[in-house]
Amino acid sequence: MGIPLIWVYQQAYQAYGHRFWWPARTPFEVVVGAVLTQNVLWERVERAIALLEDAGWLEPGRLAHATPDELRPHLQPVGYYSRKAPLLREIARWYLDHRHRIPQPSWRGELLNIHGVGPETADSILLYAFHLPVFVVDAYTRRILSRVYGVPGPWDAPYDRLRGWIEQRLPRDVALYQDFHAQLVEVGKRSCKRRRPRCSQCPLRSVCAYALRDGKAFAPAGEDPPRRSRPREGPGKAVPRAIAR
DNA sequence: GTCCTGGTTC
DNA sequence: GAACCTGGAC
Repeated sequence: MGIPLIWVYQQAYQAYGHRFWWPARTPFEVVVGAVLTQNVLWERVERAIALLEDAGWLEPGRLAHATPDELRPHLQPVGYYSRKAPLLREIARWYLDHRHRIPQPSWRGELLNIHGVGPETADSILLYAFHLPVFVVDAYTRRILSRVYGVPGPWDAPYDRLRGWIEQRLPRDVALYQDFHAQLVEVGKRSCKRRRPRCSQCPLRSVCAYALRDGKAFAPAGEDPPRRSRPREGPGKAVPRAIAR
């Protein structure tokens, strides 16, 4: 069903080149960034990381003993202070316990047991800090794949089901997983926006059901697919029209 | 000004 | 389905 997933990657790769993600200098910075970026755009994460670094909190040994009040001012750019401050301290402790060990798939369960770490955060850490082969699924992934492949698919399915769908269709390759996720982020930020996607400039336009719908090769520049109030997650999503007024 | 965004928990 | 938060888009 649909085009091979690897083609989607190749289309983006041809446009953007290798992304060399995750944007962090150390594995611990990956861990911190994975927490900070929960529900937050990366630009704000960068500001918070800079604040944390200037104050010396990017040392896992120090962060492991930070109090929420000490972290609060540095977390201002990313918000969610009440959740992320205690979480940073706890995940720093977990990192101290693991940083010199050989990464194990069982670490996923350990991370998920930390309050405030969900599947995306756990997988980001495993893939980018520890180079374990888990595909990171985020909002960009769901949105882009739902548009590229059209209606039927696990796009709204629970996290692990979509992750499995993706991993089944790709060679089990850490570098590919890393760069593919990075490409999806790039496509999501530049073109496949939630509102008003810019299909005419999207590297996936030639393989995307959403950009290709209505039989057009793709909309000419400046004429992206028409939409009503907001684009659904795919062309023909059978939403129960129910008591539409 | 108000709306909208994005992971996780309850 | 709402709460947690911010700052950019409208």
